Amino acid sequence: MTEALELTGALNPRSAWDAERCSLAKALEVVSTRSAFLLLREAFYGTERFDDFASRVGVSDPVAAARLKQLVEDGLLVREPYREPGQRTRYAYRLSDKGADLFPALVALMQWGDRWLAEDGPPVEVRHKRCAATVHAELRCECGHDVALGELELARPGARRRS
Amino acid sequence: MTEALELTGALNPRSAWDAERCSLAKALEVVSTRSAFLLLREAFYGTERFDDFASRVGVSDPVAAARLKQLVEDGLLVREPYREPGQRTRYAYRLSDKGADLFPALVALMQWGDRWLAEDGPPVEVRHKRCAATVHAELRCECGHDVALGELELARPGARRRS
DNA sequence: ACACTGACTTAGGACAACAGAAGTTAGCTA
DNA sequence: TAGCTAACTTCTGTTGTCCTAAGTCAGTGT
Repeated sequence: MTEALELTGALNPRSAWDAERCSLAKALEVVSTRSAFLLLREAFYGTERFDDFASRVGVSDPVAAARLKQLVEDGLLVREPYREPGQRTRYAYRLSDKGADLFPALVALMQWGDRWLAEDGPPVEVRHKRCAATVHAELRCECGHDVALGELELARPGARRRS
Repeated sequence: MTEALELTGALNPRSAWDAERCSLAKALEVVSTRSAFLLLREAFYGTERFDDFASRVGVSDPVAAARLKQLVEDGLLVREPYREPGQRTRYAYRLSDKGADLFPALVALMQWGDRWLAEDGPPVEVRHKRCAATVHAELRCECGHDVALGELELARPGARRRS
Protein backbone atom coordinates (compact mmCIF):
# COMPACT_ATOMS: atom_id res chain seq x y z
CA MET A 1 0.00 0.00 0.00
CA THR A 2 2.59 2.49 -1.10
CA GLU A 3 1.63 5.68 -2.80
CA ALA A 4 2.42 6.22 -6.44
CA LEU A 5 4.94 8.55 -8.03
CA GLU A 6 4.08 12.20 -8.17
CA LEU A 7 3.49 13.33 -11.72
CA THR A 8 4.76 16.82 -12.40
CA GLY A 9 4.14 19.54 -14.97
CA ALA A 10 2.77 18.38 -18.29
CA LEU A 11 2.67 14.81 -16.99
CA ASN A 12 -0.08 15.68 -14.53
CA PRO A 13 -2.73 14.37 -14.73
CA ARG A 14 -1.88 10.97 -16.18
CA SER A 15 -4.83 11.19 -18.54
CA ALA A 16 -3.20 14.15 -20.31
CA TRP A 17 -0.46 12.14 -22.03
CA ASP A 18 0.19 8.75 -23.50
CA ALA A 19 3.16 6.50 -22.99
CA GLU A 20 3.73 5.57 -26.59
CA ARG A 21 7.45 6.20 -26.57
CA CYS A 22 7.94 4.44 -23.23
CA SER A 23 11.44 3.07 -22.91
CA LEU A 24 10.27 0.25 -20.70
CA ALA A 25 8.02 -0.96 -23.51
CA LYS A 26 10.96 -0.76 -25.91
CA ALA A 27 13.20 -2.67 -23.55
CA LEU A 28 10.55 -5.36 -23.22
CA GLU A 29 10.42 -5.83 -26.98
CA VAL A 30 14.00 -7.02 -26.70
CA VAL A 31 13.96 -9.07 -23.51
CA SER A 32 10.43 -9.87 -22.47
CA THR A 33 10.78 -13.63 -22.70
CA ARG A 34 11.87 -15.84 -19.89
CA SER A 35 14.45 -17.54 -22.07
CA ALA A 36 16.06 -14.25 -23.11
CA PHE A 37 16.48 -13.15 -19.49
CA LEU A 38 17.85 -16.50 -18.43
CA LEU A 39 20.28 -16.72 -21.33
CA LEU A 40 21.58 -13.30 -20.37
CA ARG A 41 21.98 -14.47 -16.81
CA GLU A 42 24.10 -17.33 -18.09
CA ALA A 43 26.18 -14.93 -20.13
CA PHE A 44 26.87 -12.95 -16.96
CA TYR A 45 27.89 -16.18 -15.28
CA GLY A 46 30.48 -16.58 -17.99
CA THR A 47 28.83 -19.19 -20.21
CA GLU A 48 29.89 -18.88 -23.83
CA ARG A 49 29.01 -22.03 -25.74
CA PHE A 50 25.73 -23.04 -27.29
CA ASP A 51 25.29 -26.38 -25.56
CA ASP A 52 26.15 -24.89 -22.20
CA PHE A 53 23.60 -22.14 -22.63
CA ALA A 54 20.88 -24.64 -23.50
CA SER A 55 21.60 -27.11 -20.73
CA ARG A 56 22.34 -24.62 -17.95
CA VAL A 57 19.27 -22.53 -18.65
CA GLY A 58 17.18 -25.66 -19.08
CA VAL A 59 15.80 -24.71 -22.45
CA SER A 60 15.46 -26.79 -25.60
CA ASP A 61 17.91 -26.50 -28.48
CA PRO A 62 15.53 -24.75 -30.87
CA VAL A 63 14.66 -22.12 -28.27
CA ALA A 64 18.28 -21.53 -27.37
CA ALA A 65 19.16 -21.14 -31.04
CA ALA A 66 16.32 -18.73 -31.75
CA ARG A 67 16.89 -16.59 -28.66
CA LEU A 68 20.66 -16.43 -29.02
CA LYS A 69 20.30 -15.43 -32.64
CA GLN A 70 17.91 -12.68 -31.73
CA LEU A 71 20.04 -11.41 -28.87
CA VAL A 72 22.93 -11.16 -31.32
CA GLU A 73 20.73 -9.33 -33.81
CA ASP A 74 19.64 -6.93 -31.12
CA GLY A 75 23.24 -6.32 -30.19
CA LEU A 76 23.22 -7.68 -26.65
CA LEU A 77 25.48 -10.59 -27.45
CA VAL A 78 28.35 -10.90 -29.88
CA ARG A 79 29.07 -14.15 -31.68
CA GLU A 80 32.80 -14.58 -31.94
CA PRO A 81 34.75 -17.36 -33.57
CA TYR A 82 37.46 -18.87 -31.42
CA ARG A 83 39.72 -21.85 -31.67
CA GLU A 84 41.29 -24.14 -29.18
CA PRO A 85 44.37 -26.09 -30.30
CA GLY A 86 43.42 -29.32 -32.06
CA GLN A 87 39.79 -28.25 -32.17
CA ARG A 88 37.91 -26.76 -35.01
CA THR A 89 36.60 -23.22 -34.98
CA ARG A 90 33.69 -22.69 -32.64
CA TYR A 91 31.61 -19.71 -31.73
CA ALA A 92 31.40 -18.01 -28.38
CA TYR A 93 28.54 -15.78 -27.31
CA ARG A 94 29.77 -12.87 -25.25
CA LEU A 95 28.06 -9.87 -23.79
CA SER A 96 28.41 -6.61 -25.66
CA ASP A 97 28.47 -3.33 -23.77
CA LYS A 98 24.77 -3.00 -24.51
CA GLY A 99 24.10 -6.42 -23.06
CA ALA A 100 26.36 -5.92 -20.07
CA ASP A 101 24.54 -2.71 -19.29
CA LEU A 102 21.44 -4.75 -18.52
CA PHE A 103 23.11 -6.17 -15.44
CA PRO A 104 21.59 -3.75 -12.92
CA ALA A 105 18.14 -4.69 -14.16
CA LEU A 106 18.90 -8.39 -13.83
CA VAL A 107 20.27 -7.91 -10.34
CA ALA A 108 17.25 -5.88 -9.31
CA LEU A 109 14.87 -8.57 -10.53
CA MET A 110 16.91 -11.34 -8.99
CA GLN A 111 16.99 -9.64 -5.63
CA TRP A 112 13.29 -8.99 -5.73
CA GLY A 113 12.94 -12.74 -6.22
CA ASP A 114 15.31 -13.31 -3.30
CA ARG A 115 13.25 -11.11 -1.04
CA TRP A 116 9.75 -12.18 -1.94
CA LEU A 117 9.89 -15.57 -3.59
CA ALA A 118 12.80 -17.58 -2.21
CA GLU A 119 11.81 -19.51 0.89
CA ASP A 120 15.28 -20.77 1.63
CA GLY A 121 17.04 -17.48 1.22
CA PRO A 122 19.00 -16.39 -1.81
CA PRO A 123 20.75 -19.25 -3.62
CA VAL A 124 23.59 -17.04 -4.82
CA GLU A 125 24.86 -13.65 -3.85
CA VAL A 126 26.47 -10.84 -5.82
CA ARG A 127 29.42 -9.34 -3.99
CA HIS A 128 31.99 -6.62 -4.41
CA LYS A 129 35.35 -8.20 -5.18
CA ARG A 130 37.40 -5.77 -3.14
CA CYS A 131 35.45 -5.76 0.10
CA ALA A 132 33.31 -8.90 -0.29
CA ALA A 133 30.23 -6.97 0.78
CA THR A 134 26.94 -7.89 -0.88
CA VAL A 135 25.83 -5.73 -3.75
CA HIS A 136 22.32 -4.41 -4.31
CA ALA A 137 20.53 -2.50 -7.02
CA GLU A 138 19.44 0.81 -5.53
CA LEU A 139 17.83 4.02 -6.61
CA ARG A 140 20.05 6.99 -6.21
CA CYS A 141 19.87 10.57 -7.38
CA GLU A 142 22.73 12.44 -8.96
CA CYS A 143 23.42 14.36 -5.81
CA GLY A 144 24.17 11.06 -4.16
CA HIS A 145 21.05 10.68 -2.04
CA ASP A 146 19.52 7.29 -1.54
CA VAL A 147 15.97 7.65 -2.69
CA ALA A 148 12.97 5.93 -1.17
CA LEU A 149 9.84 5.29 -3.17
CA GLY A 150 7.80 8.06 -1.64
CA GLU A 151 10.38 10.65 -2.60
CA LEU A 152 10.12 10.21 -6.34
CA GLU A 153 8.52 12.31 -8.99
CA LEU A 154 8.11 11.87 -12.71
CA ALA A 155 9.03 14.75 -14.98
CA ARG A 156 9.40 15.55 -18.63
CA PRO A 157 13.15 15.76 -19.27
CA GLY A 158 14.51 19.26 -19.27
CA ALA A 159 11.41 20.59 -17.56
CA ARG A 160 12.24 22.70 -14.55
CA ARG A 161 10.13 22.56 -11.44
CA ARG A 162 8.18 25.57 -10.33
CA SER A 163 9.18 25.56 -6.72
CA MET B 1 32.86 -7.15 -24.73
CA THR B 2 32.83 -7.05 -20.99
CA GLU B 3 34.13 -9.88 -18.91
CA ALA B 4 31.76 -12.00 -16.91
CA LEU B 5 31.32 -12.22 -13.16
CA GLU B 6 33.92 -14.08 -11.21
CA LEU B 7 32.48 -17.26 -9.75
CA THR B 8 33.85 -18.07 -6.32
CA GLY B 9 34.13 -21.11 -4.10
CA ALA B 10 31.63 -23.87 -4.77
CA LEU B 11 30.22 -21.86 -7.66
CA ASN B 12 33.39 -22.29 -9.68
CA PRO B 13 33.36 -23.73 -12.27
CA ARG B 14 29.87 -23.01 -13.56
CA SER B 15 29.48 -26.61 -14.65
CA ALA B 16 29.66 -27.73 -11.01
CA TRP B 17 26.22 -26.44 -10.01
CA ASP B 18 22.79 -25.87 -11.43
CA ALA B 19 20.60 -22.82 -11.14
CA GLU B 20 17.38 -24.58 -10.26
CA ARG B 21 16.51 -22.33 -7.37
CA CYS B 22 17.41 -19.16 -9.28
CA SER B 23 15.49 -16.19 -7.96
CA LEU B 24 15.54 -14.52 -11.34
CA ALA B 25 13.66 -17.47 -12.78
CA LYS B 26 11.14 -17.24 -9.95
CA ALA B 27 10.68 -13.54 -10.48
CA LEU B 28 10.08 -14.14 -14.18
CA GLU B 29 7.31 -16.61 -13.42
CA VAL B 30 5.45 -13.68 -11.93
CA VAL B 31 6.26 -10.86 -14.33
CA SER B 32 7.68 -12.21 -17.54
CA THR B 33 4.97 -10.84 -19.79
CA ARG B 34 5.01 -7.48 -21.42
CA SER B 35 1.52 -6.71 -20.18
CA ALA B 36 2.40 -7.46 -16.54
CA PHE B 37 5.38 -5.11 -16.63
CA LEU B 38 3.42 -2.37 -18.30
CA LEU B 39 0.47 -2.67 -15.93
CA LEU B 40 2.89 -2.32 -13.04
CA ARG B 41 4.36 0.75 -14.68
CA GLU B 42 0.88 2.23 -14.79
CA ALA B 43 0.34 1.40 -11.14
CA PHE B 44 3.51 3.34 -10.33
CA TYR B 45 2.16 6.24 -12.35
CA GLY B 46 -0.85 6.22 -10.04
CA THR B 47 -3.44 4.52 -12.22
CA GLU B 48 -6.04 2.66 -10.18
CA ARG B 49 -9.06 1.85 -12.31
CA PHE B 50 -9.59 -1.00 -14.71
CA ASP B 51 -10.47 0.99 -17.80
CA ASP B 52 -7.56 3.35 -17.25
CA PHE B 53 -5.14 0.45 -16.97
CA ALA B 54 -6.40 -1.07 -20.20
CA SER B 55 -6.41 2.11 -22.24
CA ARG B 56 -3.19 3.63 -20.93
CA VAL B 57 -1.18 0.46 -21.35
CA GLY B 58 -2.79 -0.15 -24.73
CA VAL B 59 -3.95 -3.63 -23.98
CA SER B 60 -7.32 -5.27 -24.58
CA ASP B 61 -9.90 -5.75 -21.86
CA PRO B 62 -9.47 -9.53 -21.56
CA VAL B 63 -5.72 -9.22 -21.21
CA ALA B 64 -6.01 -6.44 -18.65
CA ALA B 65 -8.50 -8.52 -16.66
CA ALA B 66 -6.38 -11.66 -16.73
CA ARG B 67 -3.13 -9.92 -15.84
CA LEU B 68 -4.60 -7.74 -13.10
CA LYS B 69 -6.22 -10.77 -11.56
CA GLN B 70 -2.96 -12.64 -11.58
CA LEU B 71 -0.99 -9.73 -10.18
CA VAL B 72 -3.50 -9.59 -7.33
CA GLU B 73 -3.18 -13.34 -6.79
CA ASP B 74 0.57 -13.03 -6.71
CA GLY B 75 0.29 -10.25 -4.17
CA LEU B 76 1.79 -7.40 -6.21
CA LEU B 77 -1.46 -5.48 -6.41
CA VAL B 78 -4.31 -5.15 -3.96
CA ARG B 79 -7.90 -4.80 -5.12
CA GLU B 80 -9.68 -2.40 -2.84
CA PRO B 81 -13.29 -1.29 -2.92
CA TYR B 82 -13.85 2.44 -2.78
CA ARG B 83 -16.76 4.73 -3.24
CA GLU B 84 -17.15 8.25 -4.50
CA PRO B 85 -20.26 10.16 -3.44
CA GLY B 86 -23.20 9.41 -5.72
CA GLN B 87 -21.25 6.64 -7.40
CA ARG B 88 -21.51 2.99 -6.76
CA THR B 89 -18.72 0.93 -5.22
CA ARG B 90 -15.79 0.43 -7.52
CA TYR B 91 -12.48 -1.32 -7.19
CA ALA B 92 -9.06 0.24 -7.19
CA TYR B 93 -5.85 -1.64 -7.91
CA ARG B 94 -3.00 -0.41 -5.76
CA LEU B 95 0.55 -1.55 -5.34
CA SER B 96 1.30 -3.69 -2.32
CA ASP B 97 4.69 -3.47 -0.65
CA LYS B 98 5.73 -6.49 -2.65
CA GLY B 99 4.69 -4.80 -5.87
CA ALA B 100 6.22 -1.47 -4.96
CA ASP B 101 9.49 -3.21 -4.23
CA LEU B 102 9.77 -4.04 -7.92
CA PHE B 103 10.29 -0.40 -8.74
CA PRO B 104 14.10 -0.47 -8.88
CA ALA B 105 13.89 -3.26 -11.45
CA LEU B 106 11.41 -1.29 -13.55
CA VAL B 107 13.56 1.81 -13.38
CA ALA B 108 16.65 -0.16 -14.35
CA LEU B 109 14.92 -1.65 -17.38
CA MET B 110 13.41 1.67 -18.37
CA GLN B 111 16.74 3.42 -18.20
CA TRP B 112 18.41 0.72 -20.20
CA GLY B 113 15.75 1.43 -22.82
CA ASP B 114 16.49 5.13 -22.53
CA ARG B 115 20.18 4.59 -23.12
CA TRP B 116 20.13 2.04 -25.90
CA LEU B 117 16.75 2.16 -27.58
CA ALA B 118 15.33 5.68 -27.43
CA GLU B 119 16.47 7.78 -30.37
CA ASP B 120 14.91 10.98 -29.12
CA GLY B 121 16.16 10.74 -25.60
CA PRO B 122 14.15 9.60 -22.60
CA PRO B 123 10.45 10.47 -22.81
CA VAL B 124 10.09 10.78 -19.05
CA GLU B 125 12.50 11.14 -16.20
CA VAL B 126 12.46 9.92 -12.62
CA ARG B 127 13.61 12.57 -10.19
CA HIS B 128 14.19 13.07 -6.51
CA LYS B 129 11.45 15.29 -5.09
CA ARG B 130 13.68 17.16 -2.71
CA CYS B 131 16.53 18.08 -5.02
CA ALA B 132 14.97 17.48 -8.45
CA ALA B 133 18.05 15.53 -9.53
CA THR B 134 17.51 12.58 -11.84
CA VAL B 135 17.40 9.18 -10.24
CA HIS B 136 19.15 6.06 -11.52
CA ALA B 137 19.24 2.42 -10.58
CA GLU B 138 22.79 1.59 -9.54
CA LEU B 139 24.73 -1.27 -8.09
CA ARG B 140 26.16 -0.54 -4.72
CA CYS B 141 27.77 -2.64 -2.04
CA GLU B 142 26.92 -2.48 1.62
CA CYS B 143 30.04 -0.53 2.41
CA GLY B 144 28.71 2.17 0.15
CA HIS B 145 30.99 1.70 -2.84
CA ASP B 146 29.65 2.18 -6.32
CA VAL B 147 30.38 -1.06 -8.07
CA ALA B 148 31.34 -1.40 -11.72
CA LEU B 149 30.70 -4.60 -13.62
CA GLY B 150 34.24 -5.85 -13.57
CA GLU B 151 34.39 -5.67 -9.80
CA LEU B 152 31.69 -8.22 -9.11
CA GLU B 153 31.86 -11.77 -7.93
CA LEU B 154 29.23 -14.40 -7.35
CA ALA B 155 29.27 -16.30 -4.07
CA ARG B 156 27.24 -18.80 -2.16
CA PRO B 157 25.60 -16.85 0.68
CA GLY B 158 27.40 -17.13 3.96
CA ALA B 159 30.51 -18.46 2.27
CA ARG B 160 33.59 -16.59 3.33
CA ARG B 161 36.33 -15.82 0.88
CA ARG B 162 39.72 -17.36 1.33
CA SER B 163 41.76 -14.25 0.86
C1' DA C 1 -39.07 1.30 -15.69
C1' DC C 2 -35.31 2.25 -18.69
C1' DA C 3 -31.11 3.66 -20.35
C1' DC C 4 -26.30 4.26 -19.12
C1' DT C 5 -21.70 3.19 -17.60
C1' DG C 6 -17.74 0.94 -15.57
C1' DA C 7 -15.95 -3.45 -14.89
C1' DC C 8 -15.63 -7.22 -16.36
C1' DT C 9 -16.44 -12.22 -19.08
C1' DT C 10 -17.02 -15.17 -23.16
C1' DA C 11 -16.10 -16.75 -27.81
C1' DG C 12 -13.16 -17.38 -31.60
C1' DG C 13 -8.91 -17.09 -33.77
C1' DA C 14 -3.96 -15.49 -34.84
C1' DC C 15 0.65 -15.91 -33.54
C1' DA C 16 4.65 -16.52 -30.45
C1' DA C 17 7.04 -19.37 -27.10
C1' DC C 18 7.93 -23.47 -25.66
C1' DA C 19 9.03 -29.04 -25.60
C1' DG C 20 10.85 -33.41 -27.59
C1' DA C 21 12.82 -36.06 -31.09
C1' DA C 22 15.27 -36.49 -35.09
C1' DG C 23 17.90 -34.74 -38.63
C1' DT C 24 22.06 -31.96 -40.77
C1' DT C 25 26.66 -30.07 -41.33
C1' DA C 26 31.63 -28.87 -40.82
C1' DG C 27 35.80 -30.02 -39.59
C1' DC C 28 38.67 -32.55 -36.75
C1' DT C 29 40.72 -37.47 -35.41
C1' DA C 30 41.73 -42.23 -36.52
C1' DT D 1 37.51 -42.59 -45.72
C1' DA D 2 34.79 -43.17 -41.86
C1' DG D 3 33.47 -41.81 -37.41
C1' DC D 4 32.71 -38.28 -33.96
C1' DT D 5 30.96 -34.15 -32.00
C1' DA D 6 29.41 -29.30 -31.29
C1' DA D 7 26.26 -26.48 -33.12
C1' DC D 8 22.56 -26.00 -35.11
C1' DT D 9 17.89 -26.89 -37.96
C1' DT D 10 13.48 -29.20 -38.96
C1' DC D 11 9.21 -31.25 -37.66
C1' DT D 12 5.25 -31.70 -34.87
C1' DG D 13 2.42 -30.46 -31.29
C1' DT D 14 1.05 -27.87 -26.94
C1' DT D 15 0.40 -23.95 -24.24
C1' DG D 16 0.39 -19.03 -23.52
C1' DT D 17 -0.26 -14.33 -25.02
C1' DC D 18 -2.53 -11.48 -27.46
C1' DC D 19 -6.44 -9.54 -30.59
C1' DT D 20 -11.54 -8.10 -31.86
C1' DA D 21 -16.23 -8.33 -31.09
C1' DA D 22 -19.91 -9.20 -28.38
C1' DG D 23 -22.06 -10.19 -24.20
C1' DT D 24 -23.15 -9.74 -18.86
C1' DC D 25 -24.16 -7.49 -14.66
C1' DA D 26 -24.86 -4.16 -10.95
C1' DG D 27 -25.87 0.17 -9.54
C1' DT D 28 -27.00 5.09 -10.56
C1' DG D 29 -29.50 8.81 -12.76
C1' DT D 30 -33.90 10.23 -15.32
